[in-house]
Amino acid sequence: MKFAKIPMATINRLSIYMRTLQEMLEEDVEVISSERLAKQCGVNPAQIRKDLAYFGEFGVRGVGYRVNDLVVQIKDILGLNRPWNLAMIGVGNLGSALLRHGNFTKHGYIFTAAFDVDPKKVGKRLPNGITVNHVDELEEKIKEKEVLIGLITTPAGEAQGIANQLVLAGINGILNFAPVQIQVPDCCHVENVDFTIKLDSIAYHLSVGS
Amino acid sequence: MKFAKIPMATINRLSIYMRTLQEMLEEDVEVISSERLAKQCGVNPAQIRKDLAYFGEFGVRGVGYRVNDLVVQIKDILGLNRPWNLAMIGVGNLGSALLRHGNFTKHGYIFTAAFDVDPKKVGKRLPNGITVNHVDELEEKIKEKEVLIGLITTPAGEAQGIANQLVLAGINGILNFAPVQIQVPDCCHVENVDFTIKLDSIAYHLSVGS
DNA sequence: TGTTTGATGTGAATTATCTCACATGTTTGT
DNA sequence: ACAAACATGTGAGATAATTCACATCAAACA
Repeated sequence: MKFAKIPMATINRLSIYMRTLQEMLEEDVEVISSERLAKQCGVNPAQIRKDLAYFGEFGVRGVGYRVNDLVVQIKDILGLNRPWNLAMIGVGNLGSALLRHGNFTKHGYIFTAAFDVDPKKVGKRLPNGITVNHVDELEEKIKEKEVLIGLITTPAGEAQGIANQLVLAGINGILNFAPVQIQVPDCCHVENVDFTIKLDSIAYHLSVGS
Repeated sequence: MKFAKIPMATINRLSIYMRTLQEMLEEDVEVISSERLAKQCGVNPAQIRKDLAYFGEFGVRGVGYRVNDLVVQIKDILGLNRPWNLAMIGVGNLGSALLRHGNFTKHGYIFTAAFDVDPKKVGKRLPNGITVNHVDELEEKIKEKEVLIGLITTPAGEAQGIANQLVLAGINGILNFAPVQIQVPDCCHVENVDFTIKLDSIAYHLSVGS
């Protein structure tokens, strides 16, 4: 292990390794080689070893990696050894589907607040027990509920304004589902999810025929 | 322009450029420089010019790019100058939210089929006019409705099986929302959407404090 | 205890991607 | 018609990421 700048791609792959390893745990696999994990994840074995080498030595030479240990180590690396409170801003089709989506909870992400501007939605109690607040209460509730990451599922036009409010409320992680590029100060980390961009990529590949 | 292998990253950026340009069109911007577009998209100006240079010369020196023309050109490059029929497999929370999500239609992607195994859902008519079919009819309906890309929103356990069926039905583009790595032959192009991986990335950045 | 087998960890080579810097071509203004 | 201003297109250089190849260590077994 050495001290170096970690490639962004490495971080994303660590998540993928972790998920694959967790599946394997459920199938009672105790030890795994980089070769087998690589095949499962669709990457090069050396890639996995390099990725892990940024953070330490987690394997046993001649043997492989203990699956359970490696999951714990990766969680440590990513900061997932504790819960992360989320807020959903925008309780429309997508927002409410995500609020009900079990996959977040499974990985330690907990919705503790939800916001909308629609009077018909404000005050409604959601299946997970939280109540929809008006966006006017954003800052107050975000601090009260100790939210650390905001998910934006508003229409495109509202997204930037919401992002500004989130930053003012002290949030510095945003997952943006709105189809616009939002601008934030450096202290805030934004990740975008745009399904149609992925579709464009598929369309391209089908068009050029590879 | 020269003949070269196109970086995957370039293709993804082209989508982003296109969306930004489309926004600008709505604000009646007619001509734009790589510098301004770059700032809006959060990339380097030279990057944009290089990306476009893979495919031709679309700008006017000393002037910039005609917004409308460039949108058309990028659509041509990506193969978006025609509609793409989609099928949704899995009409749960996420699936039905996406089926109602206007953003697909806006970019020329049209759902022409939807599938589920739940008898309560099969036969139901969706807001966009299509009827939910049973997964048993997958191959037949996919051919009938001329579907080219499949979206998987089933539970993780079912995803691989569905992917296999899609490939058998002649599909070679899949957008996978299930949180598993699915394996397909080379003829098929898979893109994965996993929100929790993006969250992991945010969590990492907040943890290490950058 | 020595040897063989197996899989990690990592420096070096390779490949891919991004950025710079400037020549090139357009337009505007005098 | 000429010069100044401007922004593209691109070769060359810099940077980053991936893969190779092998030294290194652990376990199994004779």
